[in-house]
Amino acid sequence: MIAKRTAKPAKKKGGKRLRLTGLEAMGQAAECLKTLAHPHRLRMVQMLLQGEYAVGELAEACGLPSHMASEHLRLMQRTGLLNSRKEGRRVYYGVAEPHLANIMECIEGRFGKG
Amino acid sequence: MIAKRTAKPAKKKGGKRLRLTGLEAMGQAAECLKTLAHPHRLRMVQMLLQGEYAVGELAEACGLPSHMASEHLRLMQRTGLLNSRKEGRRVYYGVAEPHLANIMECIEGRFGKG
DNA sequence: TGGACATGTCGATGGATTCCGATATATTTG
DNA sequence: CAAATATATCGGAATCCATCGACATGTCCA
Repeated sequence: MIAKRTAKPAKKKGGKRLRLTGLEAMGQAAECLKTLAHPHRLRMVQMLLQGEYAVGELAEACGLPSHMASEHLRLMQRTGLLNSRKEGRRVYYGVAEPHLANIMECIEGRFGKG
Repeated sequence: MIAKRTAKPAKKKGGKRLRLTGLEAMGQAAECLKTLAHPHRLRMVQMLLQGEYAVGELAEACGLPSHMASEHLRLMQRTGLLNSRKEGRRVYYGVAEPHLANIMECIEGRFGKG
């Protein structure tokens, strides 16, 4: 039932050398993904890719108390994904990292949208 | 110094309706991203997108004891990202989720490769 | 000035993750 | 069979994260 040992896994061992991203850069990438890896934060990013929104609007769209939306947004701002602009007593958030659009496209391609 | 309140944030409020992925699907997407969001797991996936590898090979490329590589791989297999094939006393892992290629392209586009 | 509103911050809590040593299972080889 | 190799599993320690209530800050308006 077990395949013959001589059936080599595929290529390599004499094939082309691997092009690997350094572990340090992978660490940054992991940080970025970890920041995104939360249902409410994903929804906020999806909304913000279509325009600016205030904390309260994002909170309502996620079914969250606004002080928790504020924490998620602040986290994403600290890691450089978002930026913010104050206007009266409201704070409008927007997308600061252009690559978020690509990643969200991948996610929508796999998990569907609206 | 504060912008006038009447400067509306951009569009919406009468603009086109938002197309949002459901929170449930966002939960699945978040699970997937959380599984990826680790430097060693990212490197393993990057390697596996270029061919099959055994646990020990992946462990060495990450500078890990092989029993820890095994745990990372099993986690990714449980969430459907990878599959495995046993050959003698070795276990070769491979990519089960085709969309991983897209996501890794995004990551390489942002954080570089090789 | 005082009250309502929007956002941000703090501290505690419970639960999940990561890493590790020790050990277990399976397979090949002598 | 015994030893060596490759992988997997278990239990614990340390750390991190999400959530929450309570409160603080800043802004608008009557």
